[in-house]
Amino acid sequence: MPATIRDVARASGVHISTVSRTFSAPHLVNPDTRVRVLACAEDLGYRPNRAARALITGRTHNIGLIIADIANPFFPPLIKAAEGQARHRDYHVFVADTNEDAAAEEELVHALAKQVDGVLLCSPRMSNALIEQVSREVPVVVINRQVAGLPCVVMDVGQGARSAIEHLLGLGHRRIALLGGPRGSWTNREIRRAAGAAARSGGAELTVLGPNPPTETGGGAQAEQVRRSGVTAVLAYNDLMAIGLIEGLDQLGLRVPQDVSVVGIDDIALSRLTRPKLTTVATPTAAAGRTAVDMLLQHDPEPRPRGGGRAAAVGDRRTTAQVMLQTELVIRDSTGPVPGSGRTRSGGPSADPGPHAVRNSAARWVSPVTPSPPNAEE
Amino acid sequence: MPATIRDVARASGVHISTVSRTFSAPHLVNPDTRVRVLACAEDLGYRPNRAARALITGRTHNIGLIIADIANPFFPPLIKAAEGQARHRDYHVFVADTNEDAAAEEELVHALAKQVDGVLLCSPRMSNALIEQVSREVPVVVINRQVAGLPCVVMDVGQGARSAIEHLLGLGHRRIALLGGPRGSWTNREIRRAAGAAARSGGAELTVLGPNPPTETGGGAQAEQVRRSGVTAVLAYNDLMAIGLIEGLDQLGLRVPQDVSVVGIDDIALSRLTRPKLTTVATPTAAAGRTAVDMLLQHDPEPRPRGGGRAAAVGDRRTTAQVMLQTELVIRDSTGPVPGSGRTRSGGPSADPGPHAVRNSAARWVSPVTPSPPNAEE
DNA sequence: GCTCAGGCTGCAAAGGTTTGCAGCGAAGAA
DNA sequence: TTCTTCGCTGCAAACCTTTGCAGCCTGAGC
Repeated sequence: MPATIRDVARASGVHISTVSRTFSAPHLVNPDTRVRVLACAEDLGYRPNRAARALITGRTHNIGLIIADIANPFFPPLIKAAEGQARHRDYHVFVADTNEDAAAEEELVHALAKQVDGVLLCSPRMSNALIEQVSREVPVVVINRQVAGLPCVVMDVGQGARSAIEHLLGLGHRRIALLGGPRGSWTNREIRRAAGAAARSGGAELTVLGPNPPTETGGGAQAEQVRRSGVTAVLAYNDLMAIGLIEGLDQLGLRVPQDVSVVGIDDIALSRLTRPKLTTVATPTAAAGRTAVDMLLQHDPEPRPRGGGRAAAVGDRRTTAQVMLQTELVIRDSTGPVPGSGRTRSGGPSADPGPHAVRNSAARWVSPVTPSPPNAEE
Repeated sequence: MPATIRDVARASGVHISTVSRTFSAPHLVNPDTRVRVLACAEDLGYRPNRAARALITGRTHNIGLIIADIANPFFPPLIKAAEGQARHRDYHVFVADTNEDAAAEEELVHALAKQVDGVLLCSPRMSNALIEQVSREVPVVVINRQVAGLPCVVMDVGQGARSAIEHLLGLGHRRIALLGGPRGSWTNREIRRAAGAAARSGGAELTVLGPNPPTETGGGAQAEQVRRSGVTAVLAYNDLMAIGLIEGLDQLGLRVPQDVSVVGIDDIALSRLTRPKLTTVATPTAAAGRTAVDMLLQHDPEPRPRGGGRAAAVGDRRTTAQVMLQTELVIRDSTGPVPGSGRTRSGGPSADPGPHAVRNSAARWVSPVTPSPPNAEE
């Protein structure tokens, strides 16, 4: 039995519009009236109905965040960062998980559409065409995928993969496998392209294994294949797969990094806790979350025009910037010299940062980003 | 510029009420009209505005799920299960993370209140009084805490802790530490009480270390304390802390389980991936998520009465059942015989399931639950 | 004494939908 | 033929809030 604005008006003997103003434009109401109204509101436990307010203002002060798999530890830091940034701008974030299901994704966008001012689409599984379509229903910022004409924030996994391969080349590896991610992933394609090029130019052979589900299980399932292929090093689509692979190799009696070197991508918290600690490409997930929120709210205080003409919704601008964030190789204990080379690590695990292990705390903005094949699907 | 019901009505030459019925009560409209309206709607890309609908029906078909820390791997399975169950009942779940902050929690409940039909409060940090207060604003089901008068679902961590201690006693340990969780946690109190009782009745000494933040870092930070205390076994508040502790002990040169045995609680996915694999108390998180949704939606199709009297909202019933779900000890490799006892494990790691490692796939419902100190805060 | 300005408040429309009620026409029953 | 019945559709109120506009009153200036 929540109190409405009418109840407060009745209780304090003023018109509902005065009550409304007491909350949304306090300077317009007489101080005496104001305190009286406030007291009554407090008394009745009145809270403005955000849905009703949204109906007329056209602004909900909510952001939707649609995630492929909330159980993947890659996402929480991104979610937290987005929430923090949103809170800072007086917005709330509603997270929804799609279970890697494109249909669920579309469904959720529609469910959220009228209850949020914009949606962050994170590693979407939908087709680009569909993304473009839903983006006409509600402002969208895409994360981890480039879609022509839409604001996007992606990580420079290409550079990351290149660094990883060069690191392996430097350790003497010449037969390397790439443990592929899910089919149709934009990130996956970027990694593949960059790793292939780097391997080629280093005179190495790159075997692609996949596509695979981006999980521990998906990685572990390829252990046998890795052994059979005779490679001495593996670059995995993400840390989860790398960890699963290490586990699987262990069960086959192969030691990491003595027999096989393994590199992951993402640098999830877990990668520091496994034995051996994982060499990986750190992606700035938190920065991505913050950036995406900023892009969505770019033109924030943009009150809806009354009367003729529709609302100019959040994100409804023509500057569809695309942002690429830098990645960085983090060398830990899962990579070592190629077996039989007689080399040893210089100075023990984690001592050699390598030429590409540069730490860049500041995100680099590139806008517009050089679009790799336009509309490449993730 | 999303199409409204009015646009569709105009396009198809009928009244808006007919359009409305086409979607919400198709059997009431002439098939011919129906297809025409549907065609126009499809054409214009019309989607009913859920906010506006909610305004009048009083039902949003959304559920809010408020989580203390989305980065804690304990929660994702719960979230997924809740989402699955909700989807099954034609509801959507909006997840919100509070960063373990009670104020953020309250804020979020209010933000969600009018946009959802009910809220799942998961491991809340608010005071019980506050929970009771917000529960007057929106139907609430509490998870991982017992609050008198409110529907709750909790795990039987007491039984779990007892099993864990008895397992350690059986291995000969007599000096055991309890690595406490966050201050004011209901779960923490239950564990402490049960572990204390079990240790006492087994003639063992239980040292309580804490409270601590429920993270790897929180666990690792107590490694030195554990060593100094001279205990031979540790029961941790959760797996994350157990894993952090093992890491910390390792850095101090103490081996698990040779020098110290460690038991966690939760059985997160990660506990199977660490070396050594973690002995832990499995909690039925997925079942908890499902159950909580079911409790919230218990009286689901409960249309709002028009005219006099307010809506009888979801969950607005007097049967505030409280549910307790069984836990189960899972013995892996982080526990072993007390050092110097000369005993060895019977049959190697993980071979002895122990008397309490019973697998119970079906959740046991206890209702009402025997209330431990009424209103004990989590 | 009159005008004017300005501060505060009330009025009413609007936003998109649902739904009880009434009305209409056609088919069936008497 | 007349009266019901029934299927379908339209009307208008209601949900809760915001906001442009107009009106009231007080006080100041002339």
